[in-house]
Amino acid sequence: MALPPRDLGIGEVAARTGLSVPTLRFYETRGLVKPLRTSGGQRRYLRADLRRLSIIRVATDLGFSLAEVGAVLDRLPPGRAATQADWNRIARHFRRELDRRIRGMERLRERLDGCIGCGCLSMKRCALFNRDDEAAAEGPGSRLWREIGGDDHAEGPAR
Amino acid sequence: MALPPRDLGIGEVAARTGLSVPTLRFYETRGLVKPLRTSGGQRRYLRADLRRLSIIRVATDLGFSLAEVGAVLDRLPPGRAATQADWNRIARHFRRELDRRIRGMERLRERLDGCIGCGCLSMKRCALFNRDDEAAAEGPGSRLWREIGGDDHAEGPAR
DNA sequence: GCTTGACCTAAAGTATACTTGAGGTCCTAG
DNA sequence: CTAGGACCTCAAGTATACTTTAGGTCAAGC
Repeated sequence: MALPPRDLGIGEVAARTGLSVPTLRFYETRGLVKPLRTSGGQRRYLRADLRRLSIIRVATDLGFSLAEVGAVLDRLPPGRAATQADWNRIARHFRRELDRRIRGMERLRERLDGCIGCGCLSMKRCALFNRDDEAAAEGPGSRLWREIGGDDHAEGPAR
Repeated sequence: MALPPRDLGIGEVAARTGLSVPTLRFYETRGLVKPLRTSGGQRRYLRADLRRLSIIRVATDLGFSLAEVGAVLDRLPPGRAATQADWNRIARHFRRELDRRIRGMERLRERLDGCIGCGCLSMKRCALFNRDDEAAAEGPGSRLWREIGGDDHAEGPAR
């Protein structure tokens, strides 16, 4: 049996990562992967790119934006190959972020609980109605994450 | 002191809900609110619309799409005015959905835990790498929710 | 009755994250 | 050496959720 090839074509990578071929090309335009090229201009992905792409897939599935994922991956050591410890650090990063977001959702859920059967949903008292104290901050990412992930930012100018 | 007015202009509604004026108009194009009009064509919102809009704001902040929120609000009784029980039913609906989503995120977090310090992130064994068994389903909503909210759908054709 | 701020519509722009299409090139097997 | 599938680029399209712009109208106060 032959040794696994050193690098892979884009179709092979798509099959292995579950990402579509156009998506892989799109990720390259975003600077998330930088495959080599053959003399004819075709992409050749290293095996380490599979790891990178799997991280991207999982993290985006978790709700992280490509910009966020890219920023984390950019902190991988540029000179040497990434080690197990490097990948684990990245996994832990997303794990911590996920914790924050789950906590944020739980906080909002509690507020929602306070509005069930409490006779509220009246403009004056309801925690959901009067939430200017806990409003969205500006910045990248989905409104959901800006809202529940943050640590109680100040109110932004426009919404 | 005067009684509160029966209906409100769009600027007043914007100020009270924290939504921008263009957003309120946009929501109307989406059928989420149906304000009355003056003879001159200006919008007049009923006080019940404030409740409706606050629900919309909270639910979208929680990560629900406008389509989802609209579908829930459309189930309010059409003939009579909505009661406290109606609003509570809606709050409970979102509460249940939120529960599902938190559980989904926790599931993925556990998988992530399994990949920290376990020597994996190797292509063959890692639960994050080989997740075809638990892949995204088609349908509306963000990829996050399709991914973590669902109850283990089958793999869709393309991603 | 006139000013002026609040309001109106319609269309275009923004951002994220892709997909789809058109038209052409690469490269490997027969 | 040639067929054909895999690959290439670039541009445009899709979907969500809005914001911004342009050009005009309404209505309340003086």
